Amino acid sequence: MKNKVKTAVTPTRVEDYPEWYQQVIKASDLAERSPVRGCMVIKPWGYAIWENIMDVLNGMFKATGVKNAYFPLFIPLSFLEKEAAHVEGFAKECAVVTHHRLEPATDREGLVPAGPLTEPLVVRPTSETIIGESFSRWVSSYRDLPILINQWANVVRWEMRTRMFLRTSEFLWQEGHTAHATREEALERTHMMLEIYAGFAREYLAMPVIKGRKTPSERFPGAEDTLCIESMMQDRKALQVGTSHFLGQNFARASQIRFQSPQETEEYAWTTSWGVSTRMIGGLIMSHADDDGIVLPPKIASAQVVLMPIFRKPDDKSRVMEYVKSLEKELSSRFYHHRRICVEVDSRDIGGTRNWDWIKKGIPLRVEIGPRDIDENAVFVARRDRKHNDKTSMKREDFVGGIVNLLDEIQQNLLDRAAENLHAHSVKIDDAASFYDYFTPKNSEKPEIHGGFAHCHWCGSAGCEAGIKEDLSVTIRCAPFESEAEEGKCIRCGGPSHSRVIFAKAY
RNA sequence: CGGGACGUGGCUCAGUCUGGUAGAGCACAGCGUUCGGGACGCUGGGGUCGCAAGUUCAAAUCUUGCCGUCCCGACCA
Repeated sequence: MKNKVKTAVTPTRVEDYPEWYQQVIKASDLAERSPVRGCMVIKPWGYAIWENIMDVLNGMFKATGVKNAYFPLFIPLSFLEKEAAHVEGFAKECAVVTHHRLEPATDREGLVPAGPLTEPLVVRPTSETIIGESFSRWVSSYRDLPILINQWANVVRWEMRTRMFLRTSEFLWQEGHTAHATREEALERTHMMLEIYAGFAREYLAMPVIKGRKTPSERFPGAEDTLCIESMMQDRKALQVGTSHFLGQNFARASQIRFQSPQETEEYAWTTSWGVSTRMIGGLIMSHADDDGIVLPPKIASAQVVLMPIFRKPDDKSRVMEYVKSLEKELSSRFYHHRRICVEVDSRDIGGTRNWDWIKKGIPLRVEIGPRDIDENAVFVARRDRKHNDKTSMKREDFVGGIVNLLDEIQQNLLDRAAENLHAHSVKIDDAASFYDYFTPKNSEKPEIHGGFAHCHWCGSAGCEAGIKEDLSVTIRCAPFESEAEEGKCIRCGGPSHSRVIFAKAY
């Protein structure tokens, strides 16, 4: 251990990936655990990322005609019961409100629930049913369609096992709900939103994703078809980053969303729903963070640059601060991909700790400014995608003028690295022995990072899918759209297959 | 809900076996010296030892119950 490089986060990814993940969140000040089981407090540095995600996606959604609205947190139990598959999928994880009042307890100190509700209310695990009820009243003619609605909300799913950002009992998300006159139009919308998610993940989160279709067993409860984008984390596990569902007429029937067609017949509408959640932030961490903390892609970063004034003598302070203030103003007035550059100024005199704080927080650019720089009208710049001591002096005007390019370069670099990870650990496997070998860690006690995305043939039977899951905890992430037709034999049973699907361990 | 580990200042932990009334390092605050750097010295603040019962003259330490956290499974964005 004597030559071991000191890292800001311990353990490192290689040493203990799950623990590393927790420590990165702590070190980067994104979030903390809450007193409520399975819930989290998203701190300002983490919430700013979510705000940026909301900002960009809102623009993308609205450009396709989607409007935002808000529906109730509470859903009458009877609504949830309307769609059979939906109930079955969500019943186990619903939080239920049964009372509307608290009273002093008679047998002890404290309060007890009183005033039972005539009908229990479910805290929304998703909003198809209650939005469907509204849609049913909003639609009577084909002229009322399509309805294109999105809401930003919190939802609750009572999970057995939680992980910060990746799976919490309460999480923040966006859920889009649309209703259409035709199957084709609803299908088109389902694909359109998946494309938006894929583009967003790639261009903003610097996460390369694979677009594909879920198998029936992984489908959204009540959906006719579920499309998804899957990304590979640094431990080679898959993370579902977003989903888009074609709901057919299932929910329209359940919620009575009917309309009169041009031919004067009564029809059920065709609906879709699609969402991404704060889970994306977990994906961001596991895609880009290193052993010194998180690494934020500039386009979605809480802030793009921190200015750190350095003064050795007291009389340096005023001229350094003046220079820093003017630089802050100059940078803040510039735009980076339609948003103002967000600048932090950290003038705490706490030595190297200050620098490492910002490394751990993953800010793309760290700029040191001292008397020497001012004399040369320069700045001293470090990039988060390079080593911590790799710093270069730049002329102030070059830095200010070139900051957009510099940020773009970092953004691109992160995407390239993530893409490299994806490609390096994607393989085609055609025999069962290799498949089992690929997904079996050498150290079963404490599994090392292993596996990846295995592109294999699958006969389409749920039995083969379940068998593999049983044996290896490996699931079919999706049938990728880009997977071309190819004859082959199922990796498990040898039965005929016409294209490959992706097997992987998943979050 | 099963299997394992663990709950002691903000963090990491020692102390628990062999009960005697709470410690270290880091972090925090003040002062000074440093400093393009994860610095150093001095001084100081902060803990009913997860909760509750029990045993005892005495419990962080022993007993029982409960709660919570993390890891591994089953369930899921």
